[in-house]
Amino acid sequence: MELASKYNPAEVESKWYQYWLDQKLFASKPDNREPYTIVIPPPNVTGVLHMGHMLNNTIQDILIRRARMDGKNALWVPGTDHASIATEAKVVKKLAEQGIKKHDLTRDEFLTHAWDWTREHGGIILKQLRRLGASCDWDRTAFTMDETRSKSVIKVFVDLYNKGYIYRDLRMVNWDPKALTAISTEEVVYKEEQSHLFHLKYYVDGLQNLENKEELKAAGNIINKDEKGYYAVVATTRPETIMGDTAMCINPKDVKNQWLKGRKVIVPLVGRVIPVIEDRYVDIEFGTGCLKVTPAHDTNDYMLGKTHHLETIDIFNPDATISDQSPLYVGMDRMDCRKQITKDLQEAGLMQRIEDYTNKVGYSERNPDTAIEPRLSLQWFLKMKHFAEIALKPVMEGEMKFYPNKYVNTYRNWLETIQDWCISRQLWWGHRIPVYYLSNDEYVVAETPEEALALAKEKTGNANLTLNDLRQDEDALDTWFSSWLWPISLFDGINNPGNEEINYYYPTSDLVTAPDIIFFWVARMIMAGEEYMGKYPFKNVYFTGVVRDSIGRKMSKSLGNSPDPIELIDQYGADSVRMGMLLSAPAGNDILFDVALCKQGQAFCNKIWNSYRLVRGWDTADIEQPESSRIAIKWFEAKIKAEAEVIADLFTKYRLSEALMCAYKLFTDEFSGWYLEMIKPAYQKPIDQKTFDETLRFFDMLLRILHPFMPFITEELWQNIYERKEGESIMTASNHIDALTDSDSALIKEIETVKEIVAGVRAVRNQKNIAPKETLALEVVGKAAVNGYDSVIIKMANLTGIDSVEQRSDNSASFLVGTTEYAVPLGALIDTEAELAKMEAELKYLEGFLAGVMKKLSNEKFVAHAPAQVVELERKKQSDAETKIAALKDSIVKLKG
RNA sequence: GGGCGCUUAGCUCAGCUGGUUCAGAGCGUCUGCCUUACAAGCAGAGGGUCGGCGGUUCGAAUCCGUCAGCGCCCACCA
Repeated sequence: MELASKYNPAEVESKWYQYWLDQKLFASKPDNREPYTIVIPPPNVTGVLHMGHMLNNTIQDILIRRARMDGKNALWVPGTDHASIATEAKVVKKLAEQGIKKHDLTRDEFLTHAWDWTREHGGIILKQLRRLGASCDWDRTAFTMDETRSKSVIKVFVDLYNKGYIYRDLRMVNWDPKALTAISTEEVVYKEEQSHLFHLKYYVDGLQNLENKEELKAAGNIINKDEKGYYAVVATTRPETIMGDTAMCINPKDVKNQWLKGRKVIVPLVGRVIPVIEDRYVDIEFGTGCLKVTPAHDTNDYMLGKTHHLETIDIFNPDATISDQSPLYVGMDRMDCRKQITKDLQEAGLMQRIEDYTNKVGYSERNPDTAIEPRLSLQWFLKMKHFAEIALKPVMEGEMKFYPNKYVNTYRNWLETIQDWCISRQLWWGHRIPVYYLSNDEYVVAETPEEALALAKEKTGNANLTLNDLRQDEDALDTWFSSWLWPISLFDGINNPGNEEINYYYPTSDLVTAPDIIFFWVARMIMAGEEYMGKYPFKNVYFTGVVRDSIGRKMSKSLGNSPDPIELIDQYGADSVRMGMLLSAPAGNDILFDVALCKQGQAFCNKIWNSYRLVRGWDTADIEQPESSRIAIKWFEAKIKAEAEVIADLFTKYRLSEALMCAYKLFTDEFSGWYLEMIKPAYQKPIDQKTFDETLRFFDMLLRILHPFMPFITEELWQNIYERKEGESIMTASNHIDALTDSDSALIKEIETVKEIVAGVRAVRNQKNIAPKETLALEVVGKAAVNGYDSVIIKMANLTGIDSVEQRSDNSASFLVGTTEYAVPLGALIDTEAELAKMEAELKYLEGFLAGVMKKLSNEKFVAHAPAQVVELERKKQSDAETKIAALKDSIVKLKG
């Protein structure tokens, strides 16, 4: 193969991805090997790849490829989520553009549109993942609403109902007035807002003259009166809800409002007369201590309403326009109504004042522009107490590990304060709730209509019932009620418990996900896992950070700071983008993504490519192996073992970013910078066969280390190194590397000293402006810092030779390696002044250093308390420093002549 | 209001249960090189009183306290 002078990713990537698919290298079936399983966090079926997915899936692919090369039976299962509310919203929007309203359609008609939409837009994201190199077993691609998954969901619902964990209740829920559905507490996102606190006048009904007025005032009551009469002031952020007021509430211990006890007040504008009730819930310090109570539109007010048996007036329609229950503003949107009522109250003299106020308003997670409205409605709930208990244990006892560990706290905290899960949604796109009503209050729960009918007959004793007598619940289930089964349902473990696949692949190995779905998804999967498998669903959970731009802002469409991953791949190549993602991604921290890192990735690809071109360009000949090459090979073999161990260790800690950096340095610095230069034959000279073969072998090893991070370029070159058989791939090559031995470590250490000597000579060249091709001599004064590597030093530093001397030559530039002085004779080139200055600076530093060491050693407490080896070390520092100082002084004297 | 986390070089971060000349890495910066694999490169250099203060200790970037700044999560003060 002719190698181009630059790496061309586009061609290489499509070629090898197709090859991997053709050879079915991503496929996995249960066998005797140890399994390694990842289930993908299913992206929304109609979603498009963004940088968050990119990061997440890059990490998963690295882990899965690494495991595969470790000899495990690696399986990465892909799939998508039906994303009930999000997808339904998209379909509704699309229909609206065509002039079709959702509620003009039947449920079946709507679902036909939704399925069409899903087929048309669905799975784009999975295609995009292929560009990234994702090694998913695509034949297993699943969908949270496909047959197997749907059956699982329904089965679980029925089971949990029968176990008594699912119930139906009329409750205050979080209502999304745009999607027209209830959502769970977890789906509410609170945002701080600049708003107003409106102080409204509630006149006291029928009070003309207040008896004992002076007495009441003396007792601390704050009594408001104007020409229209006596009034109380209520502070509210939501004046538009006054039409729903059915009481005013004060704290019984509130001195300043005692005068209101037992009286009635008039709701401003509305004119309704409502009682003043007393409850300790009211905060005396807030506002005036008077709270308006609107049981239909506030969670706390609802509780007050229940306790005090208040009337509940629901003034909102489901879409948050004013309902005909309200005497005023019927049909108006709640936000418009707030503006209008503010104006009207002011004009009527019923607004005492308006204060600027910052409060938190809940928004729907899926419709971020829509403030949620507390709304009383009949919904299905899952009791969480039992699930919280079973899910806490495996995490707290460390059976499952979180990376980073800090999320354990977050997790525990949520479980300890958990509320029941509202699982019904007033949506059509989703799993329809398998509840069949005979009447409004009478129902049966079953997996199929036929079973429901049988149950109904049994329940009523009426054998003549038909399917027409049953009416299935209109609601669908929360999306997460299907995703929480994902690690089980993917292997059909709900419908078909104990099957071969579930037994083999469950529990899965690692879950890689963003921390924002720890409650929605991670915690609930653990609950389902414990409930249905008796075991947690994954051994480790790796939480990625949030992807931000290079100056720390969240990536968003409106800021336009979110690059399109596919465009990045087109521009830089998948391997480069993967590297760019990973270099910026230490586990758990937010990722400040910068395209500059993709450029670094690109440069690295080029480095690998050109290193290979260099080696491939050499001709071999039957010549003797140089001593320096023999040493280089021994050294690099040791080095690669050492770094492979470090990388393996980093993988076990999920420090992938550091593992990549380690591999990067191994290739760039050690292999390209040192090893290849050590063995490089002279220009247009051949290389000996043995060195050549070993070098190819090293290349093979390096590519295997790099492959999980950079799958494409490594496959391309790996295929080129040797003749490979059809079907062979670096993907399935073993990444085994022998363990490091003591003699390896010793050798590595010695070569580090060699490098120091070479660097010393290079520094002299730099200072004196001597070209690399000009040969120099080197003197070692006394005992050498390292023995046996002269051939390497001579080659790397381009020396004529190394002389052992008692005294260095006049006019030489010197440097220290350890305690040994090295000198480069320079003749006329020497600048005595500069040389002296350098040495004196060094001397000054050493003397300071020695003083510090001596101070320690003369401290009796240190010598008495510190461990022997620490003291010993200080003694060595002392003697080394003394040796160096003596040598330096000698040289200085000599130089001064 | 509670909880958690962070603060180390210009930027992004590593420094595990205190002790290897421990103050590091990558990128950026500066200097010199178009050296025949790669200028997307090579060689070299500079750069930080480890957020402030106090304590424990023979010894603190590391442990404790406190203050300041930043971030995240949870919580019904209208």
